[in-house]
Amino acid sequence: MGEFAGMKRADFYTRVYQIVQAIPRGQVATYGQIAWILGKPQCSRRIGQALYHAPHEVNLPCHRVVNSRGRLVPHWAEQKDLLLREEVAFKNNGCVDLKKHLWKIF
DNA sequence: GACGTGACAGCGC
DNA sequence: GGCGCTGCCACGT
Repeated sequence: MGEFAGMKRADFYTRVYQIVQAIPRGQVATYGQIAWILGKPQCSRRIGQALYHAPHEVNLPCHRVVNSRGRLVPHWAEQKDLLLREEVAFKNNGCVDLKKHLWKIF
């Protein structure tokens, strides 16, 4: 079974999903933020992989996850519509306005 | 098991 | 975070 840092892959994925579920409507979180909450700030790239493999049943608000510069997921045009529906503001370059919508956990 | 890949971050400019 | 480069680390081949 694949493991890293003592955490099984399935557990890692589950924890990622739980955190994403907690992102409030109208706000966005970065991959680095989620990785930091998990106690593994170096594993931001694993977050994207976990979301990519997320089962449809869990119904995650994964459109609220963006990269550190506010960029959206490549090849997923629908993401912007979902965010616009939550009144999330975008900049001229197509990036989310993190100043207004970044999830403030503390 | 080496090698390329990727829904990334941080740092420098 | 505007852009480019390097470091990361699990995955599939």
